[in-house]
Amino acid sequence: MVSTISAARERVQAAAERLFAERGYKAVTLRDIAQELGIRQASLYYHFPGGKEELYVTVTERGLQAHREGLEQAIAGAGESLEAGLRAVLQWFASHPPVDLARMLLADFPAISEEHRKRLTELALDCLVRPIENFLQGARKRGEGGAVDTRFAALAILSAAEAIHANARLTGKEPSELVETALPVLLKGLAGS
Amino acid sequence: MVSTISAARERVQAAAERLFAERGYKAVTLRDIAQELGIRQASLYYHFPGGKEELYVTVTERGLQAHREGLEQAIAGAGESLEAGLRAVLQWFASHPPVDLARMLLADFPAISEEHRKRLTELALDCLVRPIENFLQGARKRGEGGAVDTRFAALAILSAAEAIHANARLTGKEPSELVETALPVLLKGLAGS
DNA sequence: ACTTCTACTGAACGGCCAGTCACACTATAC
DNA sequence: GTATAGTGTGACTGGCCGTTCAGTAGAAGT
Repeated sequence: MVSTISAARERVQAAAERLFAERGYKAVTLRDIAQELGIRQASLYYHFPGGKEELYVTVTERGLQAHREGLEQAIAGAGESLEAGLRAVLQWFASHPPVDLARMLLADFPAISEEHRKRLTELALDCLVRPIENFLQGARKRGEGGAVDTRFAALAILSAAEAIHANARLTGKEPSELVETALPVLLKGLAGS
Repeated sequence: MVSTISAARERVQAAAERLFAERGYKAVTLRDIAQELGIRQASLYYHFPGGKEELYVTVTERGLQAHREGLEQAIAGAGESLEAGLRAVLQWFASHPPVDLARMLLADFPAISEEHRKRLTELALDCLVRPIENFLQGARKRGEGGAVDTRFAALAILSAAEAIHANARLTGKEPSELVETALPVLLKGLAGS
């Protein structure tokens, strides 16, 4: 089976994706997911015979790949400048639920089987870090951006995206507003221009 | 009782602090903590009659306050410049286990009682964000630093510290080395000088 | 000598969890 | 009208969880 396009299965995935992203693997029970959908927990096994882990792996994979595609399109559609690309990346993350990469790597992935863990770990780097790193390297080739470590810079941008969400929760502002607050800090640094 | 200075209790706290910080509240069981100490799980209730939650709240509180003191001393001992203070802050975080603030706020705290949750939430901001914010405001008054939003900048620095740990895990380098990689990015931004 | 305190144990409790399975209810297809 | 496939249910199991509690062994106090 390549991919069943059942509407019911799709609904299960959507609910699971939201809950897992919010609370993490261990803190979400199958009963939580079922309740959200108005069905019994046993029914989830019809759509995902592999149980909780299969469900988690499926939606996490899908979510990560959606981030890769979204990031690549956002960057591609943003024009040439470092600032425009960076704004597009931050706007992408600001308009989606926060991705807690540290929690994934430290808490969620260790709770699943090793083969799944390894695949998801690689995928996470591939989908979240690499698109940003590629963008930064491209910008440097075009003469923009200093001689910073692009790997660290990519992780810093990811972290800044999480800082935007944290700040939004603390202040009640919209994440997308805060992108314009974050941009000058990332571009020109704390020392200002 | 103000504070029992039992060595055994201290050992329990140390083990619990390490495990909770690594994996989060839900993912750590009392049996994990007891095993680490070579004792039975029931024995933990001798030192912490309040059970898992009391243990978690106690060590989290202690850990947060240690961060506040460490940060304030690091900043105070670093000299006047923005760069020196920032280096001290990053070095402090680099030489301690990573603090996953997002996981705390989103996954750990919602699992404990509301009164504890509220107190720990305030404490987390007070111990992690505020010292950095105060430092940035002081630097600005002395004429250093641009007109950036200090609340966001403080969260960005915290996030950068987590990015340092993430990078260390990915590359195998020591976190304290990576501080010098992170500093120019934070000070001068991605655009370079 | 006895009591008291500290540190810990073993066994059990109820509760929630993931997972299993036989069964029921639709619809549409033949 | 009957077969068939998609979707969901109720009742259950075994296991791990946090928690409780009576009990113990040794050290310290009196």
